[in-house]
Amino acid sequence: MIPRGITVSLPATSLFFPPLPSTKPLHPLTPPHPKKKKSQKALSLRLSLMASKTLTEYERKRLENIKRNDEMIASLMLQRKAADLSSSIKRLKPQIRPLKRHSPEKNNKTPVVIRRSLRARGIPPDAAAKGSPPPPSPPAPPPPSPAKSPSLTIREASSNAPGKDRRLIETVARMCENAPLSPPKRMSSTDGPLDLRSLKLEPEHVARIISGRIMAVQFFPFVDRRVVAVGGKFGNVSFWDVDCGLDGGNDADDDGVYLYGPHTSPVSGISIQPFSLSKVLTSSYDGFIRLMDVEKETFNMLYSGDDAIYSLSQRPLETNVYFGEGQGGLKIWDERAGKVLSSYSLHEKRINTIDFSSCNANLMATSSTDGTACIWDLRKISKHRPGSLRIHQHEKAVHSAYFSPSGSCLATTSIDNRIGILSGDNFMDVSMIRHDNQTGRWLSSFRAIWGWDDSHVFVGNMKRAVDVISTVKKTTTAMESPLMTAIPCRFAAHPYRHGTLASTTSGGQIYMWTST
DNA sequence: TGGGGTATTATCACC
DNA sequence: GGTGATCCATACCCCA
Repeated sequence: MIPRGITVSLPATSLFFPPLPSTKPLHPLTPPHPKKKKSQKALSLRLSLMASKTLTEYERKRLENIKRNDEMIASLMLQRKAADLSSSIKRLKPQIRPLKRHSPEKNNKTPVVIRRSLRARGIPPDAAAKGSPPPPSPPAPPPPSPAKSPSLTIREASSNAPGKDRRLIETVARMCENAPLSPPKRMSSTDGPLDLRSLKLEPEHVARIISGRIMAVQFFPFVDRRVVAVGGKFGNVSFWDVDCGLDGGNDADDDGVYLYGPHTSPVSGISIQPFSLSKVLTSSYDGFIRLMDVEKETFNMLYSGDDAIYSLSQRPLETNVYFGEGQGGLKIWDERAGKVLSSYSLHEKRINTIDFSSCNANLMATSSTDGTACIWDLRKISKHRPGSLRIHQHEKAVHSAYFSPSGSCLATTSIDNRIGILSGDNFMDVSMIRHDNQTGRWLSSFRAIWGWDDSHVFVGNMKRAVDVISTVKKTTTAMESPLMTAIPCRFAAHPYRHGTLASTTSGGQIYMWTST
């Protein structure tokens, strides 16, 4: 039985090509053209519990972080009191450093339509379920003008009503308290396979939360809450707390959407580490990497360069930042030292994605407009002769290369209308799947992401659907909904809630599919 | 061979 | 429902 609001195209079409013989030697190989708060009581309880067993690296890092956060909060309480005191002074004299606000003209022309739930707007869900698109929300103020100032407070970057930011800050703080001491668990065989037909799109899970094209999307790794972060074309970053209604006491204006403008150019990447939930990293074509620290209430600059940053990632259990800069460059930013640790030229053209294997954090996958997806062993990578472990050649630009949840497979997406599934020893078994990836100029390129196990990848469909490719059955199935009125381009899978999938469009919408 | 020009594509605001 | 504007991607063609 197919749930309401979803149409599944059956029978599925087998579109797999036979595995291709690899034409590239395994190793060593050089790329084609290398130039390229918690109370003290609770904390001590947690520590004593942890002392009773051997700590894993992950747990150790989490405890360190909690400890650091507590110290920080203690100091912040003092700072807050000082700030309260000085605020009365600020009202009497002008700001010493006024925030530069120079929003692009087009931003004023295209005001963001802040999401209002159907319930809040007094519209019965049935109306939307019948296929009629949600009525346009009243125009909201234009997105915040991004500032080039290295130091920026959350309030300065915010375009939310005064006081609204506090809700997001409090939510994140609460989630940090309940953060698990284990990393996201991938689906085990005992969980059983996810029934894709159980995925459905409800009217309250459709929202337009940003103006313009969504370039990047990421879930906060919260166990009990669905909060998604998106980065937009105008340098804006928006958060959607889908479960904000669970808190109770919220007024009708609390739509769970929080909008900020930390960048001046498109946001290319978002990274949130599970052991450091209050820190959100964003990268942009403006050459900046910003760190949104929810506890410090800042949006400070971490790194700035002359070249555009096209991709951003972090290794599991590590605070260093890996980012793709300029034409094929990869840099590693040492967060503790506050400087660039290493710089490599890995590709001929821009690096579109960087990803790390969950089973071996030394394995890094990159995808590039130069037509290749490469797997690198970070232990063997050198500045002068960066040699990749594996090169997967496409005919045209490659827009993503992501490791599967187990780390044993890699999915690549290229505008040559193929999706590659690499598996087996040294990723030498290759299946090429035909898929229309011609998004053109006005849409973000498609990037196939893995679901919650190694059996499915999700990718956009030019007919306003989500294509689900089974790597086992070698079939492609389209998930459709009348609520989906635009083409989904970029996706994120909730790390803890299996079956919760965020799909985003070039019109600023999010469609959040959920499993019942 | 490299740089410049152009075609392609979807979405949204406005009429 | 039609139309114009968008313009931060890419491939391809042509010409110097």
